[in-house]
Amino acid sequence: MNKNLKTKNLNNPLAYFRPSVATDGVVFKVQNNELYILLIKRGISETGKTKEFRPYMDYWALPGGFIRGKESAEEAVIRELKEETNLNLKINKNKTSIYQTGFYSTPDRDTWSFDGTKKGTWRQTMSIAFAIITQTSHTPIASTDSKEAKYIKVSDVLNKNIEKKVLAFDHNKILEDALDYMVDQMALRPLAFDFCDEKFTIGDVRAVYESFWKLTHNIESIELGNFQNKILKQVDQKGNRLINPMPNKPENKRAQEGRGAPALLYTRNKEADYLSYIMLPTQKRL
Amino acid sequence: MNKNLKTKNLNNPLAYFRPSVATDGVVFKVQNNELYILLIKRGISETGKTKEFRPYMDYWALPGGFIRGKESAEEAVIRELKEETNLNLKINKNKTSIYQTGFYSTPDRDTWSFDGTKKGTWRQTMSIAFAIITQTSHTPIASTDSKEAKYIKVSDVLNKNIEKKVLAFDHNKILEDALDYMVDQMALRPLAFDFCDEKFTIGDVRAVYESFWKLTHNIESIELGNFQNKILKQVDQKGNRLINPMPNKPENKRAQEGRGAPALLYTRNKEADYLSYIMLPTQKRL
DNA sequence: ATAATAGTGTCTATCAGACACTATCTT
DNA sequence: AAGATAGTGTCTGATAGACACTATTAT
Repeated sequence: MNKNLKTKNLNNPLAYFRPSVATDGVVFKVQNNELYILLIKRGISETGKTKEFRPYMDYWALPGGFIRGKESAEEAVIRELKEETNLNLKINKNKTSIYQTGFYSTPDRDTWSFDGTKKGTWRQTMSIAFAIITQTSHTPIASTDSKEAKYIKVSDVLNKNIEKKVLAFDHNKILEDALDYMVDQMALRPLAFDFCDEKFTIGDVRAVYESFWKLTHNIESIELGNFQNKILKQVDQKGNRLINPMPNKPENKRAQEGRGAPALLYTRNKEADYLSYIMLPTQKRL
Repeated sequence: MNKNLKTKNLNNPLAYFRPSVATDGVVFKVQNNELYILLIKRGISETGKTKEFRPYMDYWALPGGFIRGKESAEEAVIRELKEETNLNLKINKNKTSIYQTGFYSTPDRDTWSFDGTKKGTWRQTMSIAFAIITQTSHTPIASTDSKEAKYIKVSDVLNKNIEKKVLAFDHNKILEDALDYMVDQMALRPLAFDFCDEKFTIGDVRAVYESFWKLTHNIESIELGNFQNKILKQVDQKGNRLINPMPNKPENKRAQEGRGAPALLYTRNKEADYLSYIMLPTQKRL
């Protein structure tokens, strides 16, 4: 056993290796059939001293920050998202769609750990990443130490069609892992509905699946008829429908900004925690 | 932003909150159609001083330990498993089946954090849990600070049919989360084969699914014929079979310890990273 | 009317579950 | 021979994908 971990030393905080543990929020949103991610542009710190070492200046990065004492990782990332981007997430876990997607701890992942230009003690930063689903069209407000905060198309990030091409640190990898997690979970559980408002159309749900599958599989679009049939067939453990149509009245319909028939609004049966029919990208028939 | 996180303080390790970060290994093994988990019984520390505060004495616990400096969480858990239970896992990531299943960080989860009887500074311990699949029948050897290390039936753990009834700390929750993770992943990816040796029978694979589904769904057994048909149909991206039969010769068959016909051995196509046919528990027909 | 999307229904290939039947080996 | 498991095949109901067709609304 590690000599440094003897019980008698446990009260000496310097006798043990203690990393800095940060949270990273992969905040997703679907708008106009496109998947967006909330990013901040890294700028100078709040002190304004430009001589300070601050890696990845002007790079886009995932919002997040260090966990404080007597705080959980979930609480930390929610707090940081409020501070950095003005995103208000309910702390109530039942309402907030927040999922752990990866823990990153290789010693070389944080520039601070190995950058030779700075003086001082060596540091190792680990990160726990969360995928977070937002429904409301929240307008991000950048904090003092980030120049900008906004939703950017995930396709632009993956195609390196952003300033500096790549994200800061290992955030590209974190994003990819979060995407994989979401696609897996959306196949098995009613996660896609978390992207939608209280009242939603089947087209809203279809847009969610389509925006993910366009990125991770070679899907151009989902056939409307089959998708509707499948979603309407979904039931929960007790055999109750997963989504329920509102009364077929004009006020319960929503028109698209373009044209076409307005779609009927549905509400969700929130008791269901799995899908009775798996949702995977369409397999073309031979 | 948190005042304590000002850049100018970054070189002072005490100016920031730094938790202890531990790893927990949820090491699974399937034997005789039963799922087992590797546990250690908590005993006195290596110093032998019984007056030291050591919570959950005589409780069964997940093996694992603190991450050291310049070490990743994956490296740490593999090292600790070697130290605590004599389990040899290849560091080579491509060969070792190791999957992150949860990060646990609520401030009250570690008894050390709030136990009033001990003096000294307050501490917060976070844990990153890994599900680890073992194939070889390894004989655990307990280290000095654990009284015992052995594989225990998961069903016994879930049914509180173990000494002290529950596991130490929040390890019951960690086990449950790891089980859920495994069932999800085994539905979508060829994870079950990692439990098997290089050469295996279809019955071996069936035993893996059966041992999990018995615990998480109300499955008594999997119908043999349908399972074989489905596994044999599986193909990879290029259309190559997922498993390949060895030449039908007596030396390529393996008899069960009981009786019945010896089963043909198969080898696995290791290129496949997903299943062409989803593996979910059988739905009884109405 | 036209265009565009919503929504329903039908046809068919494929898949899943039930189960019969044969093969092979142990006792 | 009896018993047990391996392995294959067949039948049938359910599901998935292709697609036709109607409905509804904006322009």
